[in-house]
Amino acid sequence: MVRFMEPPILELESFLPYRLYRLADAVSREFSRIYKERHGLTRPEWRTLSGLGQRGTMTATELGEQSAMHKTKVSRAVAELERRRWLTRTPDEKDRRVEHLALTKAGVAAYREMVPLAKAFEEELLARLSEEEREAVVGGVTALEEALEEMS
Amino acid sequence: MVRFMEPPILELESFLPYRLYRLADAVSREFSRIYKERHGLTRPEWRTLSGLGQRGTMTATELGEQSAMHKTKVSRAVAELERRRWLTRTPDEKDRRVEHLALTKAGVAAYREMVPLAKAFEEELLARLSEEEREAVVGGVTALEEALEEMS
DNA sequence: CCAAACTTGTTTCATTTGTAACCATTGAAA
DNA sequence: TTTCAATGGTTACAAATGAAACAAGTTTGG
Repeated sequence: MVRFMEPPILELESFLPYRLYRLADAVSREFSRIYKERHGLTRPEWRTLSGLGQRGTMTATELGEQSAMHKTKVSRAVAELERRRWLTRTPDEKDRRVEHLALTKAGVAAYREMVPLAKAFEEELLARLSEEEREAVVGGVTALEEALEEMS
Repeated sequence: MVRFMEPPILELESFLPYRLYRLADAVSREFSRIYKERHGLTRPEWRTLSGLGQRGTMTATELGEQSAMHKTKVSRAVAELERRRWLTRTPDEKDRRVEHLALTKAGVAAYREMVPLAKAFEEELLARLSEEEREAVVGGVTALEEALEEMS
């Protein structure tokens, strides 16, 4: 059977890692305007606020796991939110390396203010898609997450 | 009709901007190991190599447009590839602000070496998906790209 | 023709990031 | 116990990034 060599060309515009990164970067950049303009938050700070608002109390390690952040990012984001008095640390009774983090009233207030904005952003984006497209997005992302999980 | 308030909670793990970013970051990080380990390239340098390998000759501005990079990233990536003697600059005859960039033999060789690795990576990832899932991925990404375009 | 506005690409500076080293504490093994 | 590895979290340093200022060249409109 005769087979042809693939041309040694990669089309960057349709290369999945590139497309994904570009898309995520654009979406994230657009969304970040909301928490940046509103409160001058960085992305790690936003994720920290969001994680604690959702779960109530977490340790730094748990925060990192939930929001896929390196521990130095968590550390710095927590320090900044603490400086703003948006969160407090409570030492663990049994393990003195651990601190339990929780939002203060001011932190909760900021979180409550952000949630509808975040949801509105997501809805605005998804509203421009058909029902099938929305399903494709969610299904595709989920499938890729799993595939990547397997790979490494 | 009675309606309930939505709970003021955002589930980060299913929030689309977060999921997308996380996925793209993981994919990109995994893929970057290839060009990082192989040649010590950064992402902007890889994209520059890839763009020039694909198109042959481009200006810095065109490179930035094709690969969605800020012009300072392009500038620095080009400088580095030039330092490695992987590309050369040719001044434009008519507009002396412009330089036409092209890969040298060594640059082309590196590109040719990278292309199969990049394709293999993409295939390995997609091979873990069903045909429907692959269609969902491509369709979903395309739809989101368009939706985002509309939004801004 | 000339000044003002704009474009291409580089550089400077401040901020963000990741890696590695680090400190303090805990757990496990000898 | 004492020691040694592992863990939670911070810090120091170097590299990557983005914004803004910049130089050099080009275009436009009087």
